[in-house]
Amino acid sequence: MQDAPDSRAFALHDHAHCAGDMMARAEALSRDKGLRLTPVRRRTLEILLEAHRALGAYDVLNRLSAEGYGNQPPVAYRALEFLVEQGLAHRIRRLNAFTACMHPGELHAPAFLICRLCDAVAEAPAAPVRAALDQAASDLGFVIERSNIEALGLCPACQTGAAA
Amino acid sequence: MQDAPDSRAFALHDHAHCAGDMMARAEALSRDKGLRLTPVRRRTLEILLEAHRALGAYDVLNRLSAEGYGNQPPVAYRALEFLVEQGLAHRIRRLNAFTACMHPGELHAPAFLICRLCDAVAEAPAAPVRAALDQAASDLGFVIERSNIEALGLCPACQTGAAA
DNA sequence: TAATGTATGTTATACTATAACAAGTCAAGA
DNA sequence: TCTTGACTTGTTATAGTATAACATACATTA
Repeated sequence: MQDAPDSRAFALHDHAHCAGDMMARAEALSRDKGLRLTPVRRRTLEILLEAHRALGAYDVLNRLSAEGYGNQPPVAYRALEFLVEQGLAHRIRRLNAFTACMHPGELHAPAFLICRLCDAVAEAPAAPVRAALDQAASDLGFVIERSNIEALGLCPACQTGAAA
Repeated sequence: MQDAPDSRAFALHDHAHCAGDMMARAEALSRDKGLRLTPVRRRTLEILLEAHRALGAYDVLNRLSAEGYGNQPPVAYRALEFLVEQGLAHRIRRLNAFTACMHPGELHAPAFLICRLCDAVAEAPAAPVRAALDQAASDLGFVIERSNIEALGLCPACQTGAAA
């Protein structure tokens, strides 16, 4: 994967700060829940935060192995799976990729907006979306446990002068 | 993939009838839009309708090749891609699978409810969900072109006596 | 320290998807 | 009718994504 513009909700921000903030929250959460935020897991989360965009499992693996961790797929997949289960990262199925969660701890009903031109991914507040989805499901007697809501389109920056 | 219970919205119905109905609609749509519903494409749609559940591309390929069509992946992927583009089928990313569309022609904002026990997939009416998603996106200046909304959980049948 | 559960690393393989090219089909215009 | 051009199918080959299974190491607590 090549580099792509930043996109926390498609807005510039103090990235180093937000990344540090997320790590702090991850540590707090691990302490509270008695989880083991081991070196590989911690580093994996850092990698996602540093990239600040969706990374494939093999992208993460390459970085991990370059730093002396294992170089086989399960190393990356297991760390990513852990992070996703703990709500510290998300899996973007449309991209076969993973991204750090920007709102850990908050009620988790993320919706992702993926720009088809610059590959930026934003995590949109999706409480109303999730509510509508729950309603549709309950009308059919279905109980939702997890959901993934992903939209493809154009981010603000790419709309101007974008070839349709 | 093994067999799984039926699930057009998790309710029993006259399957042969609904399948025939869908084929008729597909033919009408092809005529109207000047599309070529070729043998492979037609047969692929029939296979999805007959299975009446999500099928992987290779499941479809096996069936196609058993009937004398090509036996290489692109044969199935291309037919499926055509059907998805025309709104006659949907791709369920969570399952890496495809399913026939049960509401062709209608405004297309499908939400899928996937039972984690029996693998049944229902296409839920998602206009309100899509409306909420559009709102969330436009708040960020993002323009949605396509979306996939998928939920994992328990269908009515599997809720009774389901091991959590 | 021994026992137990968890995490990591490795090997091997399974599953999913697409690029690139060749050959056939079809329809419209010269 | 011929031919051109767009499209469809088929094939070879390969790229990309993901997990099973086992061995080793680490941590926690009895």
